[in-house]
Amino acid sequence: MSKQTLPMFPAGEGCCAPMAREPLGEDDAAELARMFKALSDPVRLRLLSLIASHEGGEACVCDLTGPFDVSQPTISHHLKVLREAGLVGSERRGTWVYYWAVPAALNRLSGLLQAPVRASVPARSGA
Amino acid sequence: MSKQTLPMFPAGEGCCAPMAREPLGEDDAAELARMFKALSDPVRLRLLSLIASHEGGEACVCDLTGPFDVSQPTISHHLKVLREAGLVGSERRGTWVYYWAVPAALNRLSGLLQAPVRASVPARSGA
DNA sequence: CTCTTGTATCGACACCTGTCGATACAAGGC
DNA sequence: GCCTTGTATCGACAGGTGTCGATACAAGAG
Repeated sequence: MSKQTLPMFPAGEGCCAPMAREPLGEDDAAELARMFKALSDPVRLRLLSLIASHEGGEACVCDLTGPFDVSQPTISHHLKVLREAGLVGSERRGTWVYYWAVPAALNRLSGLLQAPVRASVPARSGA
Repeated sequence: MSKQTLPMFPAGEGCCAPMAREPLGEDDAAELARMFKALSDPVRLRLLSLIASHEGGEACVCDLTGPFDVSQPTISHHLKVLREAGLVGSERRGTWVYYWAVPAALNRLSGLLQAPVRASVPARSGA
């Protein structure tokens, strides 16, 4: 049962073993790559940070189109990509649609990237 | 390039504020997106985990071509992408070229993705 | 109902990416 | 010197991605 069973985790505690501990399997790598791909665009990264840092933890699309130079359909497209990657959730409430970040997904990626302390390999840093 | 002054950080402590704390600036988003893009491919993700989890913290390219179904030039290409993103370093030692993960880069991304504990937003209803 | 505003989808385009085989370069053994 | 092995680069190709304008859908106001 190495799959995650908890819906949410305390911040700072990843759900999964850091990738530095053991090599990723093909399936895990494929799924994680899809999530990272959603983060691989500057607009999406800013959208996600805008949503996650918005008061109340969620933001209306109307709050998200202003800060960018791209068109409204493009914003909508990027939000869809983030949603399909499982990084944000969304819900229509009356006229507006609200988006929020999914902490479990972010913490999963965060935990995966945590590098271990390697006291035994000091000189390798940098170039 | 080097906005950060510290070359390395203790594992588990990101160098930057989580993106959920404040919106990313355009420049930061562009740089981070480049790093995430390097992680957005299953082969590269497995390569990185293979390198990071390898004994001694580094791996020869000869250790990396075996586990994959893709050709040697493709592996070389992916390693170059990881290196140009600052996620791994490399060095030729004699006949072989060795790669290692860059902990500072991984921890930077890890810290960025840490979701805060939002006790005030438990389910989608209250808000 | 019609009109207006907020959001999503569609179709098209230029550009980027992952992959390969062929080939070049690097280093050591002979 | 030449040959072998390890790694990188090149050139080309199919497929994917970000962007737009046009348009469709959703919901409230009048």
